[in-house]
Amino acid sequence: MEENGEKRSLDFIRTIVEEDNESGKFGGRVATRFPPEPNGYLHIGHAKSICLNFGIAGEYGGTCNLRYDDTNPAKEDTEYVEAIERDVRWLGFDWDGLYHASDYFQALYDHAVTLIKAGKAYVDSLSADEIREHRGTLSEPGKNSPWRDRPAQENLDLFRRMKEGEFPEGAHVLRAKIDMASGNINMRDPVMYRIIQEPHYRTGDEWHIYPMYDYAHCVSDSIEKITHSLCTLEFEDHRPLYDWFLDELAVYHPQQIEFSRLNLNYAVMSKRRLLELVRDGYVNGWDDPRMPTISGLRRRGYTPESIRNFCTRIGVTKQESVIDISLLEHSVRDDLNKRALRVMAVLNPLKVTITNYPEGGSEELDAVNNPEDPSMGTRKVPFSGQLYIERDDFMENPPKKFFRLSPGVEVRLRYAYFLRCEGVVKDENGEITELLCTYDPATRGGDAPDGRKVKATIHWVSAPHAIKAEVRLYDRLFTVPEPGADGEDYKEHLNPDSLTVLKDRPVEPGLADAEPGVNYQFERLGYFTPDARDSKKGALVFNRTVTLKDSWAKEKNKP
RNA sequence: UGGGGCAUAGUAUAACGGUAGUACUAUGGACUCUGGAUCCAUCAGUCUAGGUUCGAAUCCUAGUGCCCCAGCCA
Repeated sequence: MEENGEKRSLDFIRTIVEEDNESGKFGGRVATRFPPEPNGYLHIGHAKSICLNFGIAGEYGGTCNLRYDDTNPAKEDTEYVEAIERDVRWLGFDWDGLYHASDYFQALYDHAVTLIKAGKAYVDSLSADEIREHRGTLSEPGKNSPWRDRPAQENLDLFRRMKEGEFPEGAHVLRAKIDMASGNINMRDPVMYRIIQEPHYRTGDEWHIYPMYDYAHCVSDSIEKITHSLCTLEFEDHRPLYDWFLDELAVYHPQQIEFSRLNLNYAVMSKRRLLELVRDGYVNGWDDPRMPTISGLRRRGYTPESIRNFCTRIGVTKQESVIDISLLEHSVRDDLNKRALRVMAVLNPLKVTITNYPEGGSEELDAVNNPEDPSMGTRKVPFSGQLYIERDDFMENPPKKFFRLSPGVEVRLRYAYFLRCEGVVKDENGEITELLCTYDPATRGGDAPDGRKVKATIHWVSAPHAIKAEVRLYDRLFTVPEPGADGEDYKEHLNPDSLTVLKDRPVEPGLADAEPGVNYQFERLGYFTPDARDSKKGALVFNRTVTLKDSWAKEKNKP
């Protein structure tokens, strides 16, 4: 485990892979797969699995297949298939083989026949309720089905007729004959096939029986010559069954390894809940920017790199854990800081009139596109005597540590001039409607020739030049770290303020051509990106990806 | 009370019998034409009790706590 004299720290799965490569267990071969069921959109938890499976394949010169676990026609749909492929690609991965469990329906059927002939599987004609009753409980053994010793010929005949569609759903199932007294409930004669009279999105009405996960998955892995079959912890109990099928069939045998799934606080991650949020309109679709789905994060402005980096940071173990959402946010900020174009926009505008600026005059000033990356160049930003600044950047009676604009105080307008507030205009309610200020022409570009300093730099947009945009601010979808944790309905914890829509906000005119897929930093505010669905030329819509860290906000909230 | 698994700062994650380290968070400071970024510092941890050993997060024993499993879902 030493490379270039430096110790590498491998996660437990990579450690196993390296050991297997050394011992020659799989002939030095590494083959993984990412096996989603096309019954929903991929989320950040899937990203962990994707990064793990594709990552390991890449690191060890192996292969990684994308395989749909499409064994339940009642739940699956091509819409999901397309979304899954788009999301995996967008994350930056490409699969070696693209397969479906449904590609293997015939092979699976043939293998089932083999097990029946060997007396290792039988057709059970008990009802679902009766099977449950016979299964026993966690602490009591189950009872054998009266059909358990049906002759092989009869099993074969029944199984064939199940396939042909002769029976209604629930009439029969095919079960593995293992051990009804096993402490592991998965081994109490698990169902291998059930009758489903519904067309499959790929195989149509060719089949009337469909294999269960436990049977289909291990055989699919075997067919694809997977070496390391990585899955989440809840399948640990299923491993003996995974092994049993492959051993009984005497076929190629991958190794199943389980790791803990990703949990994020202030979010829900189960497909059931995500589907419910979408279906019942709590959010606007699977790609709503508040959703922890890959498509939602993409629309929100997250980059593939930031998600991959996040997945690296969280690691891979068998410990149940809840990752702090702030780590995800840190990952985007870290990435966007390096790549986002800096621009100026004002979300909560306050009008400023510069009383000593030439009437009706304007000029263009140079602004840096990204101080972290000089190669991104500079741009011209129009300036005039009529500006918008952020309302939060002015206080008439500032507290001690407030460094921004206030009466008599001088601040710098970013890339422009020093500005001093000389007067405050209010309406009949006492609300501030406008600031009357003066500027120092000698400070053009932002530096004073006499060397005097200001405590703050604020952003601005020239009012006559500004274009207007809609800005959508997102906050966490839930108000508590673990929604629904105390047995309450997680929907009780939905954050009513998770979306704030701001209309007609002034932004600098250079943004007129902003296209989705480009990340901007609105200086001093946060990272924003045009909404891929709703933003149009002339009707811009920006999504806030994440705020900038704001130490004044903290200071402000101190008691 | 059947079976399977997991316990290291607030949250994650390293250390594989030899100085408990890293990241995020929080706090304080330096710097700054973003109160951003960057840099520095601080707070803070081996589930418990025994044992083995010169030495234990690591090995042994006994406890404790938490998670998963009784779909014809995956």
